[in-house]
Amino acid sequence: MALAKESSPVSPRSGVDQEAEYRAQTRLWLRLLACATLIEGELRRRFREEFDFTMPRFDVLAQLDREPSGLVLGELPKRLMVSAGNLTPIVDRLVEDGFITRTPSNLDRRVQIVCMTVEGRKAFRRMAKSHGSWLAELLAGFPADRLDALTGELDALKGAVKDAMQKP
Amino acid sequence: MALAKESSPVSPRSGVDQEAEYRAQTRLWLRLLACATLIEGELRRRFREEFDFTMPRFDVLAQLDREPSGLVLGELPKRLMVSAGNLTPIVDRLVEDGFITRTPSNLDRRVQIVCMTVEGRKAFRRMAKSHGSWLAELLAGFPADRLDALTGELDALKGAVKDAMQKP
DNA sequence: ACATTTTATTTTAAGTATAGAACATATCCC
DNA sequence: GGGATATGTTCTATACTTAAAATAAAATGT
Repeated sequence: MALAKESSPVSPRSGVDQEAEYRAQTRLWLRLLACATLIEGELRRRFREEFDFTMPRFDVLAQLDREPSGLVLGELPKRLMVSAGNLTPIVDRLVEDGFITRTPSNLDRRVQIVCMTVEGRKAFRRMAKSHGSWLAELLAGFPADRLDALTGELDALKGAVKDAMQKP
Repeated sequence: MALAKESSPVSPRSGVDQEAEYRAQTRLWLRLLACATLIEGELRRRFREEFDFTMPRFDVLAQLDREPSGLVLGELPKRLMVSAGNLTPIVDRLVEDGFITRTPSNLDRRVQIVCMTVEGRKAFRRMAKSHGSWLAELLAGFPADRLDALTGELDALKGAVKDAMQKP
């Protein structure tokens, strides 16, 4: 029988392979995090410099841009994967700046409906265009014919992680 | 000549292909960000619940664990890709809690040297073990024989982005 | 030697993040 | 109807993040 660093009654893998898999998983996670941090930091910096705008605020506008009739406020935390309390000051500021409106629903006075204004939509389009070209600039060095394959692998990864999180 | 939404005197690609590449790049970025956010959020939640500890603090300990003789404070921001000012309160708290020490250098009184304590090292090992198993749990559903290939692609991506950021 | 510049670190201001408590309003069940 | 419960939103406390200004010490140039 092969050497095993740890007894592993459940898994059929040997301890050595298990350790190797651990390392491969850690490497993957560190690379993933490094890529995301690198790109996100650069995009944030440019948003700030060019438009004096932040990414969370842009993300809110991006969601509302797809919903001409507005969105129930409670829908935003779900779509953006952030906590609800977090959105209050962000929405506050977007209203203050005139990019969106927030009106209570007549049917359920707990509910708020947020909707982009004309100026908000105009500002969003301008920023979205820049966002796209910045991304293209940053990813230009990566072969175009491997983009979809990588996206597919990340999709598989995302699915696997979601499953793992939902099960227990 | 094919229909082109925008004139593109530099690129040999047609407007249509260019648009398709834009979309593929955006898809990739959104997937990458979703994966990183998903995993990071779960790891952070567990750190908090199990150890009442945060990831930035863990990251600092992880760097110091590799340096038995300590590290110049200024080296941390570079390795962790965060701003220097950000680290001051984090290091403060780690010192307060007895996980690390911070001592001014005798040769250059501007320089601070940070070093993990025995208790800090012990706490780090315990947390690192959990961190590894959490990651293994989250990534268990992703085929082990595709880990390295995905890591390699992300390496290529990271290199491409770094090049794009350094050039201009 | 002394003024200038560079380097290391901390402080400050604004914004973002979470968790959890608090509040208001609806809905359910009797 | 009226009390228990559920839901949508905001508030509070704590922590992290960046950029930019402030501080302090060292290195450099004349």
